[in-house]
Amino acid sequence: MNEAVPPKTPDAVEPKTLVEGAYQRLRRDIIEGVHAPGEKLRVEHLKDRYEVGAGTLREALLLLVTDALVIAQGQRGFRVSPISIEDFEDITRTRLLLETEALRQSLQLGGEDWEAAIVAAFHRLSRAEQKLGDNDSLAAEEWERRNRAFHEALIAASPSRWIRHFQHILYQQSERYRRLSLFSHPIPRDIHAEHQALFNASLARDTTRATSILTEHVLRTLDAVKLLPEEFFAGKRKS
Amino acid sequence: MNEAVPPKTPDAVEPKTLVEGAYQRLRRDIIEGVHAPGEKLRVEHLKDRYEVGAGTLREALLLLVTDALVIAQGQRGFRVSPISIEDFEDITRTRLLLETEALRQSLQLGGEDWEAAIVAAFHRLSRAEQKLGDNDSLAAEEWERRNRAFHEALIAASPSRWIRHFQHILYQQSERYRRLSLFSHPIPRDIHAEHQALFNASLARDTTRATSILTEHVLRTLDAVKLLPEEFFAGKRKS
DNA sequence: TCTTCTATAAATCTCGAGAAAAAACCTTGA
DNA sequence: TCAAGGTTTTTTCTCGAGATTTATAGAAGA
Repeated sequence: MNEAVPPKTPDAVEPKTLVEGAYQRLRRDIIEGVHAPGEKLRVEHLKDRYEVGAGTLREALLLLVTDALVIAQGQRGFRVSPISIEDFEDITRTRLLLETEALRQSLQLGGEDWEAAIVAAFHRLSRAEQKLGDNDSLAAEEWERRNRAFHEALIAASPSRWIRHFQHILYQQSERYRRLSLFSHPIPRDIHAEHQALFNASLARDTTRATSILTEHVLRTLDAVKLLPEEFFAGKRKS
Repeated sequence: MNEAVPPKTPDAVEPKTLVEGAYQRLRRDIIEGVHAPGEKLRVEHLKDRYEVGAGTLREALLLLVTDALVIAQGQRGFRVSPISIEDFEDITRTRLLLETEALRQSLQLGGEDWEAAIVAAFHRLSRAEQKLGDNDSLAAEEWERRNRAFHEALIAASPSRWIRHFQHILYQQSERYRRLSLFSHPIPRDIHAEHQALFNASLARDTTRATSILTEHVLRTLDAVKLLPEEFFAGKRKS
């Protein structure tokens, strides 16, 4: 009935083509830091690692430009987007600007299906949080996935495809930084309690409280990353 | 000093490569409606028109996915993004959310260079507005360029690269619709007066007034497009 | 020692052809 | 007339090799 203009960003979608497959694996590797921020991405090297032809890999890299995870410079190849504290601050504040607005709309417009969806997403997230803490990277990965699902479910009832599209990109960006913040836990947090409060306020349709909890929640991660030593952001230029 | 993470979107940049050249020409053709919304973009056809190889054209199309002017469906090729009134409403409101925030920041942080830049941009825009009206498509094109330059100059002092990046995408999207609104002039506007007021309020650092004028200004175009007959948005599915 | 120029090496960009998939077409049967 | 199945045509996807450009290393000169 209503065709989407913003391109949908496939997540756990089965890749229909070699380009998409390489794109998904490359994206995961960049977010997980296998390819460090600022690192040069040489097609001739990577085509072996991802087992595709040179042209195919170039197309996958071009797709990553859409997510702003890779930057392309004409005649000078591709690079992993660099990271910095300033950038994360920008990402966080822009994301809040969009996500709080989307949340407001969701709380106002969300119907029964939306409610059921966030109840389910919150439940799944809670379960993942219980299994966390044993330094289990597999559990952490599952938590990351469900955390994203929870946040996206909260704003799913917003009618703005564009806000959701940009929010998706920014959330993806912030994943790279969140991974860093796991290296040290300078700020003790009860993340489950934060999510619980956000969940309660949302179901109660308390817009003011929900948005302020969300803001606190997201800014807390920003603070944690700010405390990291600057060496984490020393983007390598070569190789 | 501060590496950018959001990819810069080249404008009148000299293309360093065949891909970039085809990308720029394709983008212009889509915005100008040479390729209609929803239209299928067949590589074999287009490679002749733009005088590049098939692989090269595919890469150019992939770059347009970043601008959300083209959507790619695995194993089913490329399409011009469809348009609709709902989409333009979404674009406009999301753009206002970002652009008013950026304007607030600019008015607070902009220095002498920023002031000089908007004075210059406003002057150039005013000149272009004088030459307008004779149904001169060349003058209209120049006006479009300077209008964009003026709006971007206003928010140039915002420190948020991400807001500016998203604003750039949304502005580009809205160009397709603004072109439609030229077909009929249902609402009489004194666009120069609107720009003049926006310019004055900005120089006076009157945040409240500037943002409200900007909002009115942008919404007025939305209203104009809303009055167009629905046939304009009948996105063709074939060819 | 440092700069500048040159030669070598490496990487990117570009193209066309073959393989795979999707769409269009036609035939057959009810 | 319509639907289903199968065949042909079209289009997309994929790859590797050649042409350009950039980066690197070495030599010459001050």
